[in-house]
Amino acid sequence: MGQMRDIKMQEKRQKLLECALTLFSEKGYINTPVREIIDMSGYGTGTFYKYFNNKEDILKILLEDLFEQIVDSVNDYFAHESDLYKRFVETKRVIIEVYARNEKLSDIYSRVAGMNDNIDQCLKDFDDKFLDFTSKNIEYGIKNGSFRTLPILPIAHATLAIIKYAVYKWVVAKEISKEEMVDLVISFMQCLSIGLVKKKLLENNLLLEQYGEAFIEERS
Amino acid sequence: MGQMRDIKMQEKRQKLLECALTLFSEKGYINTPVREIIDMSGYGTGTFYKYFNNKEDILKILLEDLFEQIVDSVNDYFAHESDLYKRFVETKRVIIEVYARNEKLSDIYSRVAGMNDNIDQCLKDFDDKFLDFTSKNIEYGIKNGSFRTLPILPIAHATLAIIKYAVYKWVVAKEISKEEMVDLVISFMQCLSIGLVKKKLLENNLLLEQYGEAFIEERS
DNA sequence: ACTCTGACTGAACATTCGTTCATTTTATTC
DNA sequence: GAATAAAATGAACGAATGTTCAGTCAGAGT
Repeated sequence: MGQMRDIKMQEKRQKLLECALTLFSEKGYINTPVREIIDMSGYGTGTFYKYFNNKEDILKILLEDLFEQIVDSVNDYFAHESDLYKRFVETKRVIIEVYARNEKLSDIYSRVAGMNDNIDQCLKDFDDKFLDFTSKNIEYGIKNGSFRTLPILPIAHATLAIIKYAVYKWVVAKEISKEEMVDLVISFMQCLSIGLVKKKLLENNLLLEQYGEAFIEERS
Repeated sequence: MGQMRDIKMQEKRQKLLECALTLFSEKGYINTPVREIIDMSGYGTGTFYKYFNNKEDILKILLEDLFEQIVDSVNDYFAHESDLYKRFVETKRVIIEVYARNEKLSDIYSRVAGMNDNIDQCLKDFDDKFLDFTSKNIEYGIKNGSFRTLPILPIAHATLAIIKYAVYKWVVAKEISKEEMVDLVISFMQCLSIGLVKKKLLENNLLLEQYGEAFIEERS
């Protein structure tokens, strides 16, 4: 039934994706000629255009792979953690760790914003998914009485902002290490939670561990 | 003494810069051929290369103009405001309003990250200036006893992150209006200040005005 | 009025790029 | 093992791009 053929075709598609991933992350999407992807793969020019409609297509597929990984990871995490405060902070750890595991994809992700309308739409769709998801969780926390009544959208936006920024500083600017990237996001979330989460729920805040009793005393 | 000539030359340089500004912001730097800038200006090809070394050169000059405006505005603001809390929040309003006044420049700024090493360095230099400046002010506030002892760098990074993000959402994604962009940054700074600024200094926090007494009661 | 510096011009250059398609090769089926 | 359908090939195409440079021209100095 042509199984062998199908497998080899999948392998070729995968190989092309990997070559594009490597080259895009090394030189940037715009500075990578399709020809180089093709040469690196070892296949012919036509083969590339058999598996992908055009250059932009392969970029989109790579980005969507990253987004899918993030969505899957978050869903996994939510399946076995229901504590609201932990979710508020740790969900972002889960997300940032997906970026950390995918250095090349993260590099591409950080460098394609504003490339063209098509790619921007792709990025925006994911942003919207993130904002919607984060907002709903904060809203639930407020209704639940765990969170203070603060403006939701700015917090959701700020969370997305710090994630994007941290990834950029890690993978493009190379100013911080992978661990510092995770720390930056987490410690920011903890800062945010000081204002958001009601005091009684803050006992297990790691910031309190770090900065000790003086902090609690000052607050009350 | 060739004054007339000098003036006309400056005018030509300026015209070319304006054309580049418009086209870069409309179609993106990478999608704007030098020829189009030249055609729009009405001058000859060689004239462009008389005033600018190459295409990247004109982009860099535009970016540096934006950065200079920001630095100048902040210096002006600092000259007549010495209150630490006000500075902490309002400095960012001053900055974001420079972006708001320069829509085209902001568009370019938001879309060139990761273009190439040269441009990245240019962006990084400004980031570093911002981080250094913001850190020093928080540090001063802590030493002064106005701010709590929180980790400085993550706060500085987060501030930069929200500014970049807000500009992007305004001018590239077009998800928020100019006013919403300013609000996003300011309300974020106020959220941050809840955790950072000691309570007695928080009386004039606008968030308190918005969310009223209940908020203060919950805190204490 | 004449000279001459240097600003200005734009056709031409030398690449480079994304994509196509006529042809060849390969795997599968009968 | 021949027929067939689909995959693979890569030379060639056409359009674009950043930049150059030999020649032109305007205006400042004398």
